[in-house]
Amino acid sequence: MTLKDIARCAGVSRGTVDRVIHHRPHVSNQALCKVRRVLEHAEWTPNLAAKALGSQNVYFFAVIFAHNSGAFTADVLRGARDAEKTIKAFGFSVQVETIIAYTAEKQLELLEFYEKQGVAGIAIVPILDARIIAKINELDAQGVPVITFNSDIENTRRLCFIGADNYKEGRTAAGLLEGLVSANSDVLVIAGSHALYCHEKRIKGFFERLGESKKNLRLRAVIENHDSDTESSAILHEYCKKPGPPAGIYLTGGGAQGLGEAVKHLCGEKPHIVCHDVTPETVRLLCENVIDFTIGQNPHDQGFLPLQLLFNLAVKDEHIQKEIFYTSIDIYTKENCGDIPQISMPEVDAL
Amino acid sequence: MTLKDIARCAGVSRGTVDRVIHHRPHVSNQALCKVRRVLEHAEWTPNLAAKALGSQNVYFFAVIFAHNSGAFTADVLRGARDAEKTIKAFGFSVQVETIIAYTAEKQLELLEFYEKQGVAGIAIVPILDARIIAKINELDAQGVPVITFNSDIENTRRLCFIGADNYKEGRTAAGLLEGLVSANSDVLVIAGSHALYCHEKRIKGFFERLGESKKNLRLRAVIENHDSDTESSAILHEYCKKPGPPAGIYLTGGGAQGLGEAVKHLCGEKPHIVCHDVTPETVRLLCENVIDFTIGQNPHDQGFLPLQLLFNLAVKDEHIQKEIFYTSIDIYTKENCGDIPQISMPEVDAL
DNA sequence: TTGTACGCGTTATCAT
DNA sequence: ATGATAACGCGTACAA
Repeated sequence: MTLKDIARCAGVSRGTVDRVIHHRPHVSNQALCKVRRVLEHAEWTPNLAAKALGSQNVYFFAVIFAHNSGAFTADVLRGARDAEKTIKAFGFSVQVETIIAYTAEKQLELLEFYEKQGVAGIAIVPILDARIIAKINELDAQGVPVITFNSDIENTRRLCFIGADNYKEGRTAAGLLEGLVSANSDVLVIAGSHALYCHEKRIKGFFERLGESKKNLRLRAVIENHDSDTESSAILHEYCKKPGPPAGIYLTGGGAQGLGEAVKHLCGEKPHIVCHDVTPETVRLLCENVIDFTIGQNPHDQGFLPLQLLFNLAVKDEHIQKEIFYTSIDIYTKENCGDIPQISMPEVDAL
Repeated sequence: MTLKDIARCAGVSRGTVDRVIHHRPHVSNQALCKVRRVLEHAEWTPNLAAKALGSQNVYFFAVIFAHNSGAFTADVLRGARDAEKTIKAFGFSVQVETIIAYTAEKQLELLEFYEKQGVAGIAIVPILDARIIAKINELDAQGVPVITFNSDIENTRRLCFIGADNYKEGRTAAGLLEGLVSANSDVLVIAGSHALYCHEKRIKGFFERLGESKKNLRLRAVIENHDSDTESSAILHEYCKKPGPPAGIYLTGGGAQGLGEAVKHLCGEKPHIVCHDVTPETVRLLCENVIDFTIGQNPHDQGFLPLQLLFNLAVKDEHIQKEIFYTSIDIYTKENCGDIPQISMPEVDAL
């Protein structure tokens, strides 16, 4: 089924069919009806190869997120690059901007910059700020689709969110710790920041799953470490003094390095530790038997899927069905953590 | 950079450039040199959109593997379908053939059938049989690339293998069990079949990792259950009588269902269990707290990557760099196993 | 041996 | 408002 076929069936020219399909003006009601009638019966999908070849236009998507030195950034980047390879044959490129100083001002500036450049879509880890929210809504209104990933702002006109199910992550962490510690022992939660919604959800999931355990585990405390190494170290020392170290520790955010070093110098029974994300630090601590598990949130997909969805929307008018796409919850131990950088999808390169 | 540009630079016609690039005959040494000189400086990559559009040829890849009712087949299929979506814009389709009676004869028959049909490449879970080996080598010699997945035959001319690192899987299983059981306890291995190379490697990895443990764990026995539910049930009963049930059980193959049911009816302390693959049975047993972990081998990628590599080779002349691509080792618990079917890549659809 | 012309399905432009 | 037509880059068939 090609435009030509449809034109023939409808008794009009290719140009008219093109106008109807792309909702362009200058079509008489009569012609519009004729073409629509044919379109209903004949399932037409655009030939993307021809589309890419015919239109000399080039489009680009922007990916905006915070730059941190961890492997997270690298994996998101790989995901974005993988996506770019599958879409660049169709005239689409991807601009990735990782910001060191991740402030709302800087982010706003970038959004406005890309808007002026005529960006075809944006994937962003949004900062919770009124101006950002307003800008996202404005972009959507102007026809620039925005997808959030990793961190969401629900009350915006972003098309969808792609990232981890924090609640489930918390439950997963609790399940892992449950298996490691003995009955009637107590566990400690070191939270990155109570201010962060995602950490709160992790804690909620952790807590609720703990309550379901038959091992009668007690949550000794939930302490904020502000993702800091020194703070987590101090917290450990503090909480080991009183009745002895906890049997398990759940670290919801950063500071694994500091916690790990402190645990290393502990005498006697060492607590079991579950933390998040695959970073050089957490991988090293896994290998040193200091932490037991780390939970990944599939950063590759977080970089890949938003672009894929934006592309499908832009080029195939394929609207996004779900508002939230949860990425997989990946459990890593000393044994399987080495695999991560290994197979980053040998380049789709469909282009 | 287009063929036209290169032709202009080299002072020849597009046709000649085409002949040089595709290593076709009827080119004078002089013209060949001129074109090659230009090609060295100008980095040319084919415009796949134009290539797909210009050539009316249609190609197809074949995927051949055993049909089992588990989720494995479904995930491989999804992977293959995802791959097909990214390549069908370029005139490539994918024929998937899952065989119920997976015999060498049947497989050979299929290979010959597809060969006659003019298949552009084959992804296969090969049966270890002299005729299959010979056929794979013959296909390669005739210019039909073959990639093995899930199960490999090393001494063949298959381009590469994509699948799990069984040894590392075994190590992962041992690491998981180590965390669950107490020191000085003993574990039991129920092996699918000693005849299967992959199970042997899993056992080797499991055993070696167990030896590295500081918990002084003993391997009580390695028993074959031929992937059978009834046998695994019988084995459990047998091994629970003597000095009491083992603290941990590693099931390398099938029969989780039977093992799980037997464990459920056990009185007193129940053994911890680690098994393989994500099937309706293992997921249910996870949720019922009967087994602790199951280890997945990323069947989606096993269906996806072979086709991606075949495509890149066929259409971009991009040769495969590695002989072995290990898929990720995915650890699932009750908490994160539900995610699996959820996000099967919202359709690349780059086509 | 070499060059040229046509066609693929679409977009965009230009007459009508 | 509509239809014809060039162009996109490549493969191929055919002419020179």
